[in-house]
Amino acid sequence: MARRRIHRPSEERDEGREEPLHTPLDRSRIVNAALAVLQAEGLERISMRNIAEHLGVKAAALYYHVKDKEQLLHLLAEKIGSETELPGEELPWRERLSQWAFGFRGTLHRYRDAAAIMGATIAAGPSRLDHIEFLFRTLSEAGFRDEHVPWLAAMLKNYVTGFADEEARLADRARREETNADGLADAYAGKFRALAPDRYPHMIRLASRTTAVEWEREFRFGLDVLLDGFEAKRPVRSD
Amino acid sequence: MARRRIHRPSEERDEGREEPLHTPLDRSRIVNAALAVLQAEGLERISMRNIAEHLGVKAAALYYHVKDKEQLLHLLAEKIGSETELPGEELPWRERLSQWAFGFRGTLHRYRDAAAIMGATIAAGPSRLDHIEFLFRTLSEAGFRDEHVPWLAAMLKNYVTGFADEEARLADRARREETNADGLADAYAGKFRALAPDRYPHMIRLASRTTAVEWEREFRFGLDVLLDGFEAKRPVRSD
DNA sequence: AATTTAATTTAATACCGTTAGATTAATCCG
DNA sequence: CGGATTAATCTAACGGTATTAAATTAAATT
Repeated sequence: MARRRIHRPSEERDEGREEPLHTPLDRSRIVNAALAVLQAEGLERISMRNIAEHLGVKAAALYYHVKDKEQLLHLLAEKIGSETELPGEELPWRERLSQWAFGFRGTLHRYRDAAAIMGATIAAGPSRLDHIEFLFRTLSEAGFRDEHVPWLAAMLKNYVTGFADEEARLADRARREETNADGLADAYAGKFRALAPDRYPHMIRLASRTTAVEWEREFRFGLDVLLDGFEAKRPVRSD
Repeated sequence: MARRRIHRPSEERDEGREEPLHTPLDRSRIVNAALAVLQAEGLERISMRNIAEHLGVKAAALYYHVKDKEQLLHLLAEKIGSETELPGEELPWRERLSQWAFGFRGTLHRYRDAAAIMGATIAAGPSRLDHIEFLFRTLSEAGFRDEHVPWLAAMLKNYVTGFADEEARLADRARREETNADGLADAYAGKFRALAPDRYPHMIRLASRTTAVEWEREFRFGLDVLLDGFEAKRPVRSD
């Protein structure tokens, strides 16, 4: 039996070896390569050509295993989404949502431009649907009215992705400034440097606050605000 | 002193006319053309070539007036952002934020893919900075702690853009299905059609709810949730 | 009228996603 | 073993993108 259908460029035809130096392509290898490109070079560097090159193959070869780039991005989003595990059922609703939010944010934080990818694709794969189902179930069991549940779920999801997006933005900017010579300590302050003081007094006063951000703390704060708002809409009180 | 520097392709040289059929390019004309393309064809059709064509000019001509596409998008975002007028100072904070949110959402709703454009550009122009300053001022005067103000403002802005983005998504899908033959009444339900009932019971049960959405009402609801959450963090109580 | 300056074009570079058709290699069948 | 079939990849191309340098045209200035 052994391996089948190993296509190798003729120049590097082996001399009786057995090791699959060029294992044939398949979806998971392609998605993994895409993920590697994402981590190393960022979303804008994800191209069929670039991914193929990382696999030692020409771009057209990818189309045998994948419909098009959009599908590949969906597979990528699905893979990333699958890395957040859902909290257990035993906790109170607020704790469950909070844990989910932290978990999801952690996942988005772990992968470069993950928030942008999630935003660019709709949830269709099983793992992302599992997340939605989890949110719906948790909110329903917490006593929220059916008509409110989808919107509350969307708000929570949007909060997390919005937050992660801002984190990613700052990380990107930091990367760019690190590359571009001068080691400007914080990237945020630059925005406010040349601001008309009479027109933007509050921005200038508060700008210093956004220096050296403790993201973890700020994320918890915003999450708290949001869940406080949820609580105010919960009809039944028992728990 | 009449018009100056009107460059016209030699073929259509006029015979003594005075009307500036081909007024020379400038930034505002380019931005207007970009806005027109956006409205008629959507964000993905915004390209230097396409915009230039709408102006009866070749793509390279744009670079005389605009640094690159990114700057053009920023100008576009700035122009769109300038169409939301800020609420008056006399109202209570919650009403002010609410009015701002409705106004901003209205603007994003008026222009195709506006939320995506706002998301793809950072706020640097005066009108968008005015918005931030407004939010900061309103929250500060409402008594929120300085360290919380920027995050609350970001949450509110993210809520509005996130909501508008979902609206745009649905509008896009509707446009696509309208084009693609069958008049499937709602676009949302299709997602849930072939869903495993034992794995996604809540999604299926709640899916019917997201049919025929009354966006205005849902927007108000979510805004209410959010502002309730804000209120819970407000230290001083004295309106 | 000659020169300078402004505005645009042409032409090229270097990418991108995608497809059709040729090609290579492995398997299957007799 | 040999021929046919099938799987997997490649070559080459098409049409699209942003961007730049150099040539060109037309207007303004001297």
